[in-house]
Amino acid sequence: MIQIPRGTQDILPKDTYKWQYIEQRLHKIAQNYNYKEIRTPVFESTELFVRGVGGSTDIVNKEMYTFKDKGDRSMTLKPEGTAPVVRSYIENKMQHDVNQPVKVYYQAPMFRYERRQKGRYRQFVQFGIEAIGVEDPLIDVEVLSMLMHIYQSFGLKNLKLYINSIGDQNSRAAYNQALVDHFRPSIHEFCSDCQVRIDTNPMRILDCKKDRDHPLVQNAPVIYDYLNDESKAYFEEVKQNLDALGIPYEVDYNLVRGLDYYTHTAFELMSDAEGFGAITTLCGGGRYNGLLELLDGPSETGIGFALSIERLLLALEAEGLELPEPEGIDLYICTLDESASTAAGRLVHKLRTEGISCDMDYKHRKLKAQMKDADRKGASHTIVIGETELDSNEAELKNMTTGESKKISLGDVEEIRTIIEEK
RNA sequence: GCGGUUGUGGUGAAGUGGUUAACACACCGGAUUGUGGUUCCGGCAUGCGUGGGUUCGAGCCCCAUCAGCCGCCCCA
Repeated sequence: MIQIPRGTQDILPKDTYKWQYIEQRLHKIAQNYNYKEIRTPVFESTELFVRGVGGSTDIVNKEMYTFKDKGDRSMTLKPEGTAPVVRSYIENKMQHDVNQPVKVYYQAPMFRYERRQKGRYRQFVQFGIEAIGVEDPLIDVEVLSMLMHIYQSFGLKNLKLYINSIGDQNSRAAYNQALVDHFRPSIHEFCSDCQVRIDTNPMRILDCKKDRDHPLVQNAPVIYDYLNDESKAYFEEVKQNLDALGIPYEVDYNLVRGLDYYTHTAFELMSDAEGFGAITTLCGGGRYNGLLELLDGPSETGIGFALSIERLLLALEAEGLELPEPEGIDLYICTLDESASTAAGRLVHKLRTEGISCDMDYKHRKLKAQMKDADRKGASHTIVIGETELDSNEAELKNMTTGESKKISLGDVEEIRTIIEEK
């Protein structure tokens, strides 16, 4: 038997309503904030991610699905959504669009070759937004408020928003150097992971679970002190505006993002809820001021976030929240013999084209089994057709909730519609 | 990529070398002939992730492989 590839999943018919519900909600909220959908290809030139995401990141180093196409071009299934959107912005010269800033959202599968765990997939669906063309604390706050709005609209409670400012490339470099200087002399006292981190990602030492009580961690330099005055002022203004909107957050000076392009405002939304295992991040994002130029674009800046629908569903499950199930069909037609089936087939076709959702039995089951089937399919009404009904062209239209029946004429679609719509 | 753990019908699960693989739910059929959600009765895995091996004999032992889960790493 051929199995589904590791880290991927089938979303089965019994569950798709959840996805459809979430997708609709997301489209609607995006519209509220006046973001328009953008659709970019599933794969892009590998170079886009190498340059855009950063050659030193895990994503680029070991997680990309990269392949050569038949023209010997290196292509990569997109591992994240921002670089493609920025590529499209640049290519389509959106800095000249009449609508500024350019506010877009996307929802698409992303691919990362990682070891699977709960909430971590090799193919997962990200919903994300990008606001490009404006650098103002207010747009940062708009992005954050939309993010919170989304999660709260589903009734989620155990949410924690962490924010930080990681400054520009210069202040980050200076800060990293300060950390290396701080830890290097005593690095042998730290765990083996941290001894590697000091060379790869010094900031990670700060939230190491093993060494969190080490005195050098406690009194380590704080990134805020390495920000220039403008960055500090920007960050303060973001915080003030979040306060004004009553959006709760926590400043986490150790918050870093795994992609090189982030600058200034960085944030992450975590879930407190039980049942997440090692996965706690629901959504991440931040400002990317150098990215457009890095990709040969105009000197515009942007900010955005991305969330995974899979993890949103996990969060809902962890908090015991359920999404509304779709309604069943309007009508199920039971048949008693061959000629009734033939007639039912024609009636069902006619009703469907008139906008009434209906179904019938195709397995020649007994009446009792058909009624059960109607029940399972959530039919609000049923009709039984047999010899009597075929002769008189009349039938009982039964309301499955009340159990009451009304006599109707089989050819009269409007009569049937009226009764069905009474509910 | 590393470490640990699990894998039995549609689902949850018993079963740790020896005849016909428990049980529950679901499903299908029946309980005097054309009406659902209750009850009762009956049926339902030649097969125990996959491929090898050990043995007179394996779901139970060994090896490999695939997949899930947990932890690390990292992230959405």
